[in-house]
Amino acid sequence: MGASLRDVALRAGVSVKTVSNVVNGYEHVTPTTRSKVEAALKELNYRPNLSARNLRRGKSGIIALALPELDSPYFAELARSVIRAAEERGYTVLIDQTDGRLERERHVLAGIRPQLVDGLIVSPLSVGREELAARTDNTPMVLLGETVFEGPADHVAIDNVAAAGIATEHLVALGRRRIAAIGVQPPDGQGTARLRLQGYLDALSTAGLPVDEDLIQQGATFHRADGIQAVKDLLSLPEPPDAVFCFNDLLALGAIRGAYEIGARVPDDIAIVGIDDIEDGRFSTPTLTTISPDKEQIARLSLEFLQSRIDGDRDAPPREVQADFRLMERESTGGRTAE
Amino acid sequence: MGASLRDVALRAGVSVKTVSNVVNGYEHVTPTTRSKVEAALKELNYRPNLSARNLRRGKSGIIALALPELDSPYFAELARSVIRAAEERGYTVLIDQTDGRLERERHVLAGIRPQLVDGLIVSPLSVGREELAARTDNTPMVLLGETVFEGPADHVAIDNVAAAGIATEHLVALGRRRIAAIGVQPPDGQGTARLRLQGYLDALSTAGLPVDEDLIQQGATFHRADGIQAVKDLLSLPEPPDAVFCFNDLLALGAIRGAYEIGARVPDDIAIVGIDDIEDGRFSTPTLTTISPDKEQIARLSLEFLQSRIDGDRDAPPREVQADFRLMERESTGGRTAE
DNA sequence: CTGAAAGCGCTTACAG
DNA sequence: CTGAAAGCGCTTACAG
Repeated sequence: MGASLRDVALRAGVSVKTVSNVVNGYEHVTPTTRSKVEAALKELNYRPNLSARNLRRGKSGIIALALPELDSPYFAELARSVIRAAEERGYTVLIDQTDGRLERERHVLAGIRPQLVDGLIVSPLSVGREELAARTDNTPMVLLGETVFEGPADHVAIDNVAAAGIATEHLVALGRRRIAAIGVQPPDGQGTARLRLQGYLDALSTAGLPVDEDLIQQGATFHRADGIQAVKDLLSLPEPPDAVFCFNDLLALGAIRGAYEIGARVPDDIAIVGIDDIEDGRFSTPTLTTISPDKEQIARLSLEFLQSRIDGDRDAPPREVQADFRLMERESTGGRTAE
Repeated sequence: MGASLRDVALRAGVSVKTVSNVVNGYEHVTPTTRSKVEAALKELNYRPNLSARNLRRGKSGIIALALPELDSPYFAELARSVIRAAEERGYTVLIDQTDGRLERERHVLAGIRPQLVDGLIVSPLSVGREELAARTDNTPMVLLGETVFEGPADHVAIDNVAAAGIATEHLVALGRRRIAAIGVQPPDGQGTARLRLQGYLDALSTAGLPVDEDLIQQGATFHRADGIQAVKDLLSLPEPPDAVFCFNDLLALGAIRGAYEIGARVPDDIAIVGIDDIEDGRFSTPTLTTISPDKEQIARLSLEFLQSRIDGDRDAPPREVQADFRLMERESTGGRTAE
């Protein structure tokens, strides 16, 4: 076992309180005492016991980040930013991978590790508004993503309807007229898909383009393989699309691959745009036009909100904030090669 | 504040010990007592205080995973596996991103969060063998990667010399004769790069091929942008290579992109192989031939080792284990399209 | 089967 | 400036 404050105190011939003062950088300690203590600290290789400190202080300096999967590039990049932002405030981050599964998300909300984490950042996929509101654990929480709005907690997300609208408008502006959507889900599916579909439909309507049901068939997930399949289906239609708006970058990268496999040229035969701005899309062939959400801002705001709740502001009404995003024009819609 | 065991005991009219027994699923509690306690637990919405429990038990159920960066696909995929493997054993995982920077790695080794984590899995890049050996914190640790061998701790990695050899041999077997390497670093650089270079040189030697210094110029990092630049430099040589072994998949994906940008065909003009088997390479155009390390096995072994140390086996000599890997033939060396 | 009590290692009023 | 002591919430021998 390691040495405790008490061991150090005994060794240095002072009280535990004095050692604690030195360890915690308390100002008013005489140089003599301080150096005695420091010597003892070093000799015994003292390490504070954080569980004891946390118990006493009533907080841990740990926050949990619950997201569907760490190996999906968008979430990996977001996690990076969250961890960095947390670090700047002295927090460390525990990761929970939910796979977007209801039971796992419930588990997170029910409070795994009660009183061990000071706060929780959750990106839910399956769990609904009601359940979120009914949660009994009262660890401060920030919600990410599009499942729940005006919810029972602070919420940070981009305006997905607007983002999808801008992506679609970009295709319209290029002169494309048969614009498909990949990533549509059943009406009871993910909120993200619903909002992005909305933005797509709005943009078509604004442009005076008809909605062709053949061009908005439903898909299963947001992964590459589905993008491949979907684009192949679309391109084998009697009247194939000349552009496709993919609800995320993985689908779009799959679509690029699918088009290649059946010999369609991107963007000549079909222009492709995604959402997320994951790194892969900056190096794919062709490079991917996409909507880039400001992930660092999302991370920063999440931590700011969490911190304010942790610091006591628990009863303020939930905040609803939209993060910035912008269109990145690249080769998949005719933009030029990255420099 | 939440209710404590004491509050619950008072409410249920029993002792703290009895409540603790119920909470911890202790067998021998009379049904009457149990239900009284359970009612009180529910009424007060009791949550155990994990800091207190950890303090008392002397362990936390938390392990830390320290790696260079979470948004590099290989590490993201590895992190996913580690988190899953940890979960199966009841551990949760804290992430430290070191960026491969010496000071950050030192900080990790010095024991951030002493006695809060039961164990540490570290993938070092900068820190050397001596420092690792001289560490004073005695939290059980497992080393990943190629920086340190026969080290002061259990170590899990693939046989990089062999892996690089097989990748290179594959190119030789295709009939390529001018095989370049991308990812080479200065002699004092990363261990990974050194070992992969070794495997490459061994394979050339076995095949009776000469080593051409022009084909093994040094690069800076293991990221896509460097792959682009390197392949362009190589292809503008008076005698360009007909194949290139990249020390990781990001470099290889960059190389694919770079070849495309200057109009070289892959694999016709230049065959490309990487190491890591990140998901992008299964969907890139062309898809990427690579060496696939068994990440789940690496994660599983890491946890197994860590667990045995945590469980008390601290003085056993450090274990050195090699994880499996295999060659995945894909389009970038002429393999067929993914089904 | 259940209770009273000690103690994990720390921080923090309270004295002096 | 420093000490003695209480207490954070839990688990665990020790009794009975």
